[in-house]
Amino acid sequence: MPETPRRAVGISGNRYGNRPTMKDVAARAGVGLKTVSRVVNGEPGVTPETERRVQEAIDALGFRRNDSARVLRKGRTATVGLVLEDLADPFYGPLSRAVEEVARAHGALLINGSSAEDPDREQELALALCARRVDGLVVIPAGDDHRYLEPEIKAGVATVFVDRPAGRIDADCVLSDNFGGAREGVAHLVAHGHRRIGFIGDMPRIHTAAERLRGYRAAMEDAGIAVEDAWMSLGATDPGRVRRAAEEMLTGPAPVTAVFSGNNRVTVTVIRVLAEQSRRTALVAFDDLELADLLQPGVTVVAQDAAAIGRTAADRLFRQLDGTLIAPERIEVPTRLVTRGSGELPPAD
Amino acid sequence: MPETPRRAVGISGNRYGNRPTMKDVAARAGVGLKTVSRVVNGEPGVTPETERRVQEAIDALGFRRNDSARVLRKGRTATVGLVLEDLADPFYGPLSRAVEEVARAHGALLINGSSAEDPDREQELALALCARRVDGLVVIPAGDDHRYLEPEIKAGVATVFVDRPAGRIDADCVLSDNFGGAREGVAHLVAHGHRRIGFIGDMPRIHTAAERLRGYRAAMEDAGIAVEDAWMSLGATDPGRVRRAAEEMLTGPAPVTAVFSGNNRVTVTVIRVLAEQSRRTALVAFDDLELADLLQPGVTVVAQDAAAIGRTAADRLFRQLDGTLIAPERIEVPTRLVTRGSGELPPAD
DNA sequence: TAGGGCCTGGACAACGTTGTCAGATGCGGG
DNA sequence: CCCGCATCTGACAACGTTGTCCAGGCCCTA
Repeated sequence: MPETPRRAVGISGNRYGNRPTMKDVAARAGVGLKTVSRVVNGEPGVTPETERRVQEAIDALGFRRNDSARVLRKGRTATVGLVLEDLADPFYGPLSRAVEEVARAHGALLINGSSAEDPDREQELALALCARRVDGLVVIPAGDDHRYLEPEIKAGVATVFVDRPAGRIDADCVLSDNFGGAREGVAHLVAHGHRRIGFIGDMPRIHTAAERLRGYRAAMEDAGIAVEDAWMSLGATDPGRVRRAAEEMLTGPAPVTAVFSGNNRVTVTVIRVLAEQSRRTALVAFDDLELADLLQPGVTVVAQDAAAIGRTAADRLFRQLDGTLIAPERIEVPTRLVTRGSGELPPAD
Repeated sequence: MPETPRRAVGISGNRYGNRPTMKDVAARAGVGLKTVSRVVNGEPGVTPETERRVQEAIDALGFRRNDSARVLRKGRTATVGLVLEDLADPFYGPLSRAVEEVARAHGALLINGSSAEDPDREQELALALCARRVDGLVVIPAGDDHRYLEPEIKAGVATVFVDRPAGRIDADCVLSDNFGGAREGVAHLVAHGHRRIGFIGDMPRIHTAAERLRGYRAAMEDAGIAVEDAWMSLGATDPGRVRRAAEEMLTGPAPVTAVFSGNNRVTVTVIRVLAEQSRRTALVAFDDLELADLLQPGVTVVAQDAAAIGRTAADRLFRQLDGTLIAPERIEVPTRLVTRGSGELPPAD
């Protein structure tokens, strides 16, 4: 028997491309609407015989429950939103995947959105997600004012900020120990005899960049080294800018003998520049990179565990939804110094 | 005036944490429901004075439209789904981001889901997305039978398969030229004097792995080389398996003098193994890697453009939704051989 | 001043589902 | 033989929005 083409003559008016609804299933099975609902949701109170009839109708019609309607009725979407900077950045892939896994364990799906480091876009995205009534929101802030989320949080949207703290509101945060990590990394260079150490980082308005710079300054101060302005360069992470910054530091009468790179985007360019130099310059980088151990020399890094951060954040999100969590907290995830060679080079002069 | 706490005594019954609805806004502004709807959607036919009153009420109550209800009414969710293998894989991050950008240009959001290369999970995910009535679906297949999507496609869900073709249904596909790319890569090794060339790839049931193997065989045949079984190893991409495979090929009386790596996960392990060997073995790898140019020697790769693939797929998706597209097509995106040194090493014996 | 057209605003139904509640059915015991 | 109870089933309202349609008021013209 050829399947009946439901895509009728053009009348119908049923959107969703003429999809069958529970009503259609009910009619076909000769039962009430609610009975279909019960079967679909595996609720008790349906005779096997009835269930069989309903199931048959479902299969015959190719029915699939419309979760939009369900959501409207139930009030929970089983969806969480993740606003990050750029999914193409290798730091965020694993983070997103970790959030997804936790969500999956709670039966929820994940909507990803990239803010491209633009505060307006972050807000637009976060609010669009709220309009869809996501149950929770994980935000990697681009902006520094998140009061726009206050009504949403009050209305019950679980919210966790990651990688950078929330601005001007009190909320859960999961952060790396940026300050401590950078300090440790720079101290490592100092311990190997360096005094003129450069710092190349992201834009200073970004919290992580500022914290890592602070860590750099602290380590230098610990060592009793007066930092010169020419040793520090903060700005966009595009290769051109980073390249110029690195080249400037490496030339002149008193070039730096070591560089601390504040971010994985910066690192890849710095490595390229250093590879071109005749003099060997030491390097410690914030964030691990794939293959970093295979370069000559291996790149010493301050590693963050993106997956652990994502997992922690998502856990907290769902605990907020459970009601297990009361007060917002700031959680710091430790970093780990991984020595591979580039950080152990002695000063070249 | 302190804002009225709508989180009332526990009665109310309003889910969504007591959110105000258009009805509340209408009551407060002293207008009809539809007028609020008009204001919210920027529809014409509202006097500036009325609009002001409504806007005031919206702000005062912190109203935000419930898109779940909107979706139910309108039949379009402005959401697309992307089922991929693993967002943590550096190949998929850029791909996902590209899909997201195109979706964003069409006012849509993106739900990502990882199948972890498990066909059942792929199906579960894809169908869950359909239940949410995504407008379209981009699928990177894990399984090889996609008939389960037939009713959905018939019901109007735009669908594009990426990276691997759809199984047993006729649908749009966007693929890399896996066969041609691998053939070119292996031919490159042959051209540099190699005859005993190994192939290490992903599980053979995966289309890309099979195609790349086919490309390998073709190139070998072109060169009149009889391939020995010991030169080929297909299987999981976990480091242990790959390491054993590589080490086997590289030992014995007639070890391979060059390796073709069929996938980026495989490549990182192969590079590690080769780096440990005393003998220099040539390498060409399918898929580019960050920093591949900085290794010693630089890794010669057959590069795929993940972003272009994602963009192409998403474009087609929205053209399906426009109705611009009629017949399913299979689009092949060319690969590009990038020579960096590892592929140009001569045979070591 | 009456009539007609235009503009604004609002009542109402509908989208597809689930929760509530009451009705129907069957069975066993008094 | 009838009643009561347990089990199964279905009618109906509600979720929050948007599309349809009509009412009323205004202005302009004859």
